Amino acid sequence: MGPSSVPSPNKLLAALPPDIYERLQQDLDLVELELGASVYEAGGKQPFVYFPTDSIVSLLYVMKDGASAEIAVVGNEGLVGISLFMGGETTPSRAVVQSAGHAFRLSSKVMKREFEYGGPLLHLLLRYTQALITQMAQTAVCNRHHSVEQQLCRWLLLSADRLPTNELTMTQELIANMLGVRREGVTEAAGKLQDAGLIHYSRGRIIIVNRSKLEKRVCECYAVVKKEFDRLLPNEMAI
Amino acid sequence: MGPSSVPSPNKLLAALPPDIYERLQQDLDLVELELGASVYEAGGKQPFVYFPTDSIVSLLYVMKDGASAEIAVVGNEGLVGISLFMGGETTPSRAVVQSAGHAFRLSSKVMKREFEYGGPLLHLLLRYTQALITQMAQTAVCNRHHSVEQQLCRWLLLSADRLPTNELTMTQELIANMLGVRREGVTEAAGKLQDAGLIHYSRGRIIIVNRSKLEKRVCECYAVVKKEFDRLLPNEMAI
DNA sequence: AGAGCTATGTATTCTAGCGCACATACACCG
DNA sequence: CGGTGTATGTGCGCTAGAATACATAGCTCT
Repeated sequence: MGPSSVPSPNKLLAALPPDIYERLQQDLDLVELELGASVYEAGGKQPFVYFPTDSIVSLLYVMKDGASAEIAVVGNEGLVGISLFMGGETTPSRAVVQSAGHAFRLSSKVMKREFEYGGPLLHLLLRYTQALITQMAQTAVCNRHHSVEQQLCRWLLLSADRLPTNELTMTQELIANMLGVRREGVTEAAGKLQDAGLIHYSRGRIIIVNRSKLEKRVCECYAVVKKEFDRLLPNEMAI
Repeated sequence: MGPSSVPSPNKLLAALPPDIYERLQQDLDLVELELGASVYEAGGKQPFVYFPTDSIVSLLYVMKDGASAEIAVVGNEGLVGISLFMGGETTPSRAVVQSAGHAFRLSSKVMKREFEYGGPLLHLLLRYTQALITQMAQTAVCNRHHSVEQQLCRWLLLSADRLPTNELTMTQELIANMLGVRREGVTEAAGKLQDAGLIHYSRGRIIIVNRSKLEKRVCECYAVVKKEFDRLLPNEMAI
């Protein structure tokens, strides 16, 4: 567990041993991430990595024709910029702020230095990366086999898990972009979910009214990802 | 480059510094991988990791209803069992032999020991893992946006890249399973490709006749993955 | 209150791919 | 040489989702 004197709402940071966290702290800057902002571009060098606190960042690939598809989401359970310590420095995907908020920013130089020390930080980041890999794999499966409605449920739950509230600020248009489907498809699916009393929404504001019913309607992909994150990154982590 | 005295057709092994390779060599066993064999099961502990030489292993997720989807393929450019050093020990996906052949098998214990030494081996494996991540991400994109024919092209090229020949031993039924589509869909797409003179096939034997034409017909996903593997794991690697 | 923008609702047509059913055809084996 | 099994070919109806077009309905700003 991280130090209680300076509580960090980012779970990865919070899971670091106190001595490491304290060493890092002087290099961590709390920055604001605005909705739609690009945290990094496909193929671009990344001067920083980001540990979201109350924001959500979406990793997505944008095709040449402009169509897009979400690869994974990152919230306060993780960090944006794994390619830095994985050794590639860049990736072919973009990172876009899906839900405005804040993140702790750390210079790539410090991140690499700390990673190279090995030990708890390295192992924690690699376990997180494996969880992220599972999320990507399951996204591939979900894209192949499940309906827009099921995918919307998965997306809502994954997003809600990464926010302190059960309210998302997100238009159907943006959700459609993330999922790589038409806006009308999201409208239709969202309408059904609202009619069934699972969610309530209006003009870019989605409230999850009945979470357990939502969990019943979602495809198995959500549970697979959730379970893997819980397994690899338990809340009370003993490193 | 690996030692030339004992040439290893697995590129990862070949890219290791000679001293590390020699230390590993006594623990490496060349084993046969039969078509359809399960290298590891979803959620199961893995006593070994595998470095394919002339075989291809497919990572796939099997849903509760039996439907499946391929997440990524591993050939002589990589290894099967990244979750071992990533720290999770297991993953929710299966690994199935897609093309019979051989692989060097290494005990998980030795693998972990070597990884914990850090240095070149760790960095090499992490770079490979990042390339694999790109493949997974692009699979998700491809599943979302591209036609069965395009996906078949991608699959053929990715497989051919991992084999010494331009001939694949693979029924349309199995390909359909990998791609998570109907067998008839593969038949139709393969028929078109054959009519166009790109491939030739008969009863579980596919020959790539005109590779460059195939590359013109494939979606951008193939190039993204290929480029990323080349970037992260150049053939003449200087570690 | 009204204008205007943006978000959401809805209808219509079109197509890829699914599910199912069955026809062919090659390969091997007795 | 014919039989049997597996691999491939094909047709048909059906549905989800795409593309397009346009209708409504909340906010916000004056």
